[in-house]
Amino acid sequence: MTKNDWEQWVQYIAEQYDLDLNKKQTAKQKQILEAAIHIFSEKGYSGATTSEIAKKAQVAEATIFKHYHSKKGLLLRLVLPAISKVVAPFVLKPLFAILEEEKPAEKIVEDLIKDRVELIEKNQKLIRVILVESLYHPELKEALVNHVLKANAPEVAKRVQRLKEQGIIRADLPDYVVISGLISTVLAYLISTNLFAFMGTESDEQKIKYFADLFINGIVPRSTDLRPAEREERRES
Amino acid sequence: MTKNDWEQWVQYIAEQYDLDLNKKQTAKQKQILEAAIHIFSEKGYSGATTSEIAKKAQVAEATIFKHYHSKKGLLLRLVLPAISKVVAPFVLKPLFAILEEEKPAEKIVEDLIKDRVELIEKNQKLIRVILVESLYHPELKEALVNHVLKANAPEVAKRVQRLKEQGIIRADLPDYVVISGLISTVLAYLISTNLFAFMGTESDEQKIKYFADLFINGIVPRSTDLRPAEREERRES
Amino acid sequence: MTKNDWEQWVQYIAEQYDLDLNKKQTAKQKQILEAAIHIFSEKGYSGATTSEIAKKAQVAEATIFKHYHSKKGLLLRLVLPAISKVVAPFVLKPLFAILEEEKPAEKIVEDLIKDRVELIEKNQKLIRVILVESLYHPELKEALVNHVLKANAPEVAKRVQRLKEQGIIRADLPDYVVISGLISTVLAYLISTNLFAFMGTESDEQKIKYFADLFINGIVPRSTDLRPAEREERRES
Amino acid sequence: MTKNDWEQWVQYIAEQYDLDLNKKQTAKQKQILEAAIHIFSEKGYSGATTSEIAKKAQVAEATIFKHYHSKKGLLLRLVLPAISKVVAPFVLKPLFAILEEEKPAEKIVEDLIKDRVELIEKNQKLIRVILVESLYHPELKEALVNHVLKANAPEVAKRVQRLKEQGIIRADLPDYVVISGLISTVLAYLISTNLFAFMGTESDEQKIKYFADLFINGIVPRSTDLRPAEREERRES
DNA sequence: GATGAATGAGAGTTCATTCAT
DNA sequence: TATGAATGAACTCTCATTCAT
Repeated sequence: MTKNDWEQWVQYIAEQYDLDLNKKQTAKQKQILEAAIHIFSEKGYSGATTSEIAKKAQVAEATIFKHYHSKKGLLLRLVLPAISKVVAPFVLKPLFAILEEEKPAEKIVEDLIKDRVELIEKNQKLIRVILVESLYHPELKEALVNHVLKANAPEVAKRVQRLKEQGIIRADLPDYVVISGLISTVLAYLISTNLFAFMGTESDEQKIKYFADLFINGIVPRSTDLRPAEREERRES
Repeated sequence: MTKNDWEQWVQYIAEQYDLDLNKKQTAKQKQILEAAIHIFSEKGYSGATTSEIAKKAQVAEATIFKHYHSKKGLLLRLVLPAISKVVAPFVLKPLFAILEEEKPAEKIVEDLIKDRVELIEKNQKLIRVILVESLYHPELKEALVNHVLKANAPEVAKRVQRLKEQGIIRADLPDYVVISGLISTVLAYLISTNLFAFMGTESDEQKIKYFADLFINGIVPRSTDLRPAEREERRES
Repeated sequence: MTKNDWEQWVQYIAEQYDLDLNKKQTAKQKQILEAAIHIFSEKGYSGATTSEIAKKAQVAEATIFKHYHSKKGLLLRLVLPAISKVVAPFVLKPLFAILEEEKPAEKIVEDLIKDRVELIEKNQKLIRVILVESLYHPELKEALVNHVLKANAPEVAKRVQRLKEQGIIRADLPDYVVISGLISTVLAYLISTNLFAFMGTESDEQKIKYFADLFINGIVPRSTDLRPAEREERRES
Repeated sequence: MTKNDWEQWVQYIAEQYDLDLNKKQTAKQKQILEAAIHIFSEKGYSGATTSEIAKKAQVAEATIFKHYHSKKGLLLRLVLPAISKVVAPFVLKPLFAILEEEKPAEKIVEDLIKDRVELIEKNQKLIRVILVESLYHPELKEALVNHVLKANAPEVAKRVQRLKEQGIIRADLPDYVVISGLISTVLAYLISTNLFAFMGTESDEQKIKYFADLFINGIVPRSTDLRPAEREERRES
């Protein structure tokens, strides 16, 4: 089973770094982890120093090493559970839930974007660390690609299939195009709020609606007789 | 003027790091720059060491410092001209050219994606370095946001306006949504080829067509009486 | 008196390290001492770590410090009683006993070697620790030279005198030559079994006889009329 | 061939520690090596610190690591050439030379002891380091036992054979007993001068004579008609 | 009596940088 | 111009030791 695969793999990596991912974290350890997220996301793993993390966490440097054995151990102790707990179940379950619901395409996509954006914004620092560091640490890249993406893609593809069959989305695009398109729509929103903040002044709510609309209806004008409401009717008939 | 703004700013930064961005690079210097791109992109700026770069470039470590004065100087000597020369003219000019041409939306978007993808693939390492390091070096982030994006956005927006007026693209979406959407369509393609490589087996050419199609027409089914060909007619009328 | 000297000195050192050398050792403490002997002998005092000793002894690191107060305290708690109990009485008494007995030189020397070799082999690790660490810890060196050697030398010298007077050993060699020669004969045996193991295949018993013979009769051939048996007669006449 | 064996082995170890044993040492490097010998012999390898060595050598700590890469590299850079150059040729050649000469046993043994003692005293610190550290570093132990002892033992044994055939030494003792005995005679001298210094007041010259005499003639009295001079005659007849 | 958690001090090692040649 | 040698500062990590429980 997929889940066991992932768990075994995490276990294996954790053992290599002598980490116990299940052990309850004491108050001080939580301070360390928080400080580490903060500083890793600000300076990158290599740019961060354990002494800085220790200072921010208000513990002695040695305490970090007592608990996590090495700087890399600390990184993994941050990132692996985040991938496990955040990316895997917490991430995918709501996604599936949303895809399951019976509602118009617009609403589905809007909900998806909103949901993902919230998730990203709540875990911004961690996600930045995971994405950037997976460029430099092959184990992390493997974790993401093989154990998260590959493992969950079939399940997602299944939902996409259903939507296609229901006529909610186009059947002539391959699954991966749909999925990549959805992901990139989330990215589009993030790009617009981060890089083009100087251009748009609408509420975030409204922005999300725009990007959902773009993803749903495309960039070219539609004939007026096919506004969303009508499609809705069509689908139901 | 925009361009002068940028150039002055680059000049200012270059001076701070005692760099002459115009001086012709000798063979050895080119070896150093190439080695640096390679290693910076593989390990990140902080994770790279000058000694490793020197070894790869087959020069003495001191040689690097003779030419670029500091590690950061080396980074900037790589990154600033890249932004100047690659991002600014080479990047934007073909983009403008494509947007200028009189051809159907599909073709325009396809050409845009193809053009950008080529650009990205040819300069992969450099782009990775620029993007990642701009997270950690405020000057770089400023360079990108203020001096590249902000400076060029109006020009791009102007073309978008024209396309809207011509009825080629929808007029009801704000410019920044269109632009972000376009960028993210390029990203969608890159995501699909890099992360979901295991799913799609089509040719790259075909993949690009799919993403262009998605961007153009959206994810929901269109009524059959509005297939691209027809829209084409409509627009012409 | 000699013995008191030594005891006072040990007492003084023990106090400095806050050790009670007489207190009965609990099971855990014995585990610690055994683990310490093992690891000190394998890695040397400086190379050993308290955490390693604790792990091998299956106690918490803090427990070691509860009992012995410091790493050096642990070393001394091992080494001082060993010198006291092993080196001093247990070592010298049988030696004196052997020297006291009325038997031919061969037998005396053989018995001496056998006795010492057994002692060394049984206490190998401890002896290694004592010898090596006395190179680096002046108190230990002092203990050995002043309180063991100097203190017991006169007594040994007295026995040597007697043997000389009895004509059992040559009278023309100074006492210290005889004593050093005897010690080095034991060493010769140890060297041969440890370093030249690949050369000799005889039984240990036989090897000891050879070294005793060498020590007794020397390396050059004796005239046949003076084989051991005859000397025996001579001496008795 | 023996010699190549050793050289290959040294080469292999040196490579593992990234050492170039042939490179000429600069003045600073010689200072470092000398300081290292001194401090390693005083405190043992583990007890010595690189910072202390650097201070004594009057160089920056980093300089040590530039040249020897690690503390262990420094140890090996000291010890391997010492074994190669000192132990192997310089040690064995004079030994062979002495064994080759045509002179009475007494003179041979005296010369051997004198020669070895000089060698040991001149290289005291280095020898102490080699012997003690070979207890803790398996590579060093292997170097000594397999590559020095085993490799040279046959050659030494050959000379011993010759001496036996010439009637200079007893034929009834195995070679390894003779060799171990000879080594331990040197040790006997060293023990007497180091540990029993308080007993003997003779000149070193005289002490050596005593130990040579003990080794040659043994500890029991000889019949007067077999004093050395006579044996000499005997042998010649 | 025993221990888990914590730590100050310092160890070995790396790194960007300088300088004489 | 190019470099080998050298280094101060900082970094990761270890160690003996303490203390609250």
